[in-house]
Amino acid sequence: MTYPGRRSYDEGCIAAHALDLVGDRWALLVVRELMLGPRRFSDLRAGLPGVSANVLARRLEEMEAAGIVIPAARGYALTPAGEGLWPVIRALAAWGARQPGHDPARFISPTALMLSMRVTCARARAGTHLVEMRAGEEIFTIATAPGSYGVTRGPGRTAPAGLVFAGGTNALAAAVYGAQPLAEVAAAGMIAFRGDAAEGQGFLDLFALPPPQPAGST
Amino acid sequence: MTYPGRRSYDEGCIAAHALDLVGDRWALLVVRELMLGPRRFSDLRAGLPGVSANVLARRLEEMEAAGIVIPAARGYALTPAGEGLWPVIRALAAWGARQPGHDPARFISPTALMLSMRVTCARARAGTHLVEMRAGEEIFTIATAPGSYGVTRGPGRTAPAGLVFAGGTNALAAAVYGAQPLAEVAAAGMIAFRGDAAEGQGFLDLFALPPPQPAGST
DNA sequence: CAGAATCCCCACCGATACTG
DNA sequence: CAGTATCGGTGGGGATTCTG
Repeated sequence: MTYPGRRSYDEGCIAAHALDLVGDRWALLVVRELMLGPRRFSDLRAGLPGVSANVLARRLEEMEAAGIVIPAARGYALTPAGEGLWPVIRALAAWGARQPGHDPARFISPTALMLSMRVTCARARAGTHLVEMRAGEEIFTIATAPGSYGVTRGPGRTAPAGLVFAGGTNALAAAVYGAQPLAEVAAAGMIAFRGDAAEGQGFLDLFALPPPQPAGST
Repeated sequence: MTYPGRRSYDEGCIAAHALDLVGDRWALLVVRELMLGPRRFSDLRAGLPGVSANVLARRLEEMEAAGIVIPAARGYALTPAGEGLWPVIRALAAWGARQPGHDPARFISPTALMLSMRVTCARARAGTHLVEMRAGEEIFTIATAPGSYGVTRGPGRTAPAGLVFAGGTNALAAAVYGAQPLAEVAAAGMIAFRGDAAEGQGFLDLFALPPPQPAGST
């Protein structure tokens, strides 16, 4: 019921305090899954195939106590504090992309792909696109413009998307980050594409996973 | 010796990959301690009083295998990949500072204080200061200018510092982040101060821990 | 079907003692 | 000082079951 002996770093350091709240196994990945909107318990399990039900339930309970997650009509949602973890996840993703050992053949959740694209998009070069991405059963809408990038769960509410990509999440990830041209990927049936071919290729060209190397300071 | 069964999230997600590398307990706090330069095993233990010797040894071994840490002449140092974790730690600290439950009376390592100041400094308002901070046995030099902030371990190499603060790390943290004026803090003997009083106060005024609340998007 | 509760097992964590 | 050895405790992973 309650977890009195919750393990703490017992430091005054604010980073250690953050890790006291979201440093447990799976915690930040649960936040990742909630980042684009509320999810049911079973949605979370689908997006995190490695987590067991009891651990997930406990994480949700703990994060609810910490004010990070809140029960919502359709499952669980992030509180503003939980949404504030986006810079943490973004920094982890940006760093993780540069570390060797990453294997894109392993399971990628639809939400994880959408967030990785939000991290890696070269916004400065972006044209204006309205894109629908169908990753398995899940639908997302991406809107780009020079310098800006937005993604929401669900089909676009205002206008029909000019570009539509559909397929398994890993196949979509390969199309987005791989070197193979869209025409070939679509022709091979790996993913389905609808829209202007040149615009579709231009959209995909915005995304790249950097190879190993540099860092940032300050 | 080796850890064949190392637990992995087994996902293609780049954030999950990052957590596979630095998600273990203590890992990011070890990186924190190394962030301002190499440290010996015993230095790390002093900065992380909660970690036991075997766990610390194992983390160092694992992080060395992951290319994050490297044995150095004087202990352990970060590789470029390890230094690249600064944005992660910065984001955690910025978020953690806004979460309730933070207790600045608990142990704060000298390195942790220096990094928290680097995170919370209002650079835009910064004047030009050269500051020596003596936190317990450890000495750091901070150089600020409008829009910029730098901290290095050790006494300044070029010019003598105009401001010198000395005391226990927690007392320094209280002086930096508390509301009490420098004159009172120094008069009460909580910390020692040398330099121009008004400039010293102006320097301390650059730092503040935000109360709970907002978030960031993108 | 959603999700909570319970079981067992094991890897990891944490503390102490020990060694070169 | 810089770790290693050992051992008990705990939290995570998996499966099963119960309830609404």
